[in-house]
Amino acid sequence: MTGVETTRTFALRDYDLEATFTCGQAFRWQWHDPYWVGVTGAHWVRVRREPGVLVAETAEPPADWEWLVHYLQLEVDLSEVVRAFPDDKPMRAAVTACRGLRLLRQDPWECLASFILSSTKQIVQIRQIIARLCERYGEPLAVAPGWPPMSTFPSPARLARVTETDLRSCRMGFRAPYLLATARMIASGQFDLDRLQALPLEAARAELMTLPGVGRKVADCVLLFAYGFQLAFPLDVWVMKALRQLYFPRRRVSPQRLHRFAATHFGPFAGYAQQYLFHYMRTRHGT
DNA sequence: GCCCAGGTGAAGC
DNA sequence: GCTTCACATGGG
Repeated sequence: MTGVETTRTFALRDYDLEATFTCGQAFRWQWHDPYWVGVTGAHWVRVRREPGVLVAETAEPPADWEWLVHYLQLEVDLSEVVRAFPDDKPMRAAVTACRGLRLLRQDPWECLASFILSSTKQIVQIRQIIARLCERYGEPLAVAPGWPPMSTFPSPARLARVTETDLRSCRMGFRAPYLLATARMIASGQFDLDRLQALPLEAARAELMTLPGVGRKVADCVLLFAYGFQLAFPLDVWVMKALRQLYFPRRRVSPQRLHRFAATHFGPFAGYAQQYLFHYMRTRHGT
């Protein structure tokens, strides 16, 4: 309540920070043992685990901590989510492999821009592109003494003022015109990201897909990771491989059919199930 | 060198 | 409608 402390402790269980920060939903968290260091909105923050709790530290005393509680989704009861998964062999394996994996609740613009940049890129490269973008066009942030400089994620207005050549110099290749055009549509007010939260899933998805560089998959990522639509089910190459391998072995199944299967099979937290399958496929060795 | 990476949009049947 | 292709860049 005071707004004078830079450190705050939160009770915590069923929360794997590493899995959550490295599973391909957010791209700016960095591991500096024993801390995870990141930026959410205008806050630089580092977090570390102690028995049963999470210790969070900022560079400047925040007025409150609600932004962090919301971003990390600390109030979500993960056991309720996992209990709602279908009780089948693939999901049991994924839950065992990814225990404590959470979905974050990110800023819509950062999430949208990040996934426009994600197409046919490996996660490590997406991180590099975004780091360059933030370094060049973000606002420098206050960080704790002795820590490397960090910046905000650049606003739509800021990116609307750069050139395609500027963006290409961040090594984002053919994604540059998409990001630029989308930033300009949002900065100009032609497209309102705030309006989507109140829409039904399908309508919000259709709106997002009118943006350049945003197809079904990117739209579903934004709906799930930023707006919290629990039924959004991003179907990328990894999840497609997971579904085909685990649920439709030795059969030819179209993406459309996989979408229909996903919509009926995984229950009210299908988006979480998708993230478990994605992380499970990407981290399991052999088999 | 080759193939692939959390795809999308446009052009071709 | 569905299929094919180009699009930058870098890692394995």
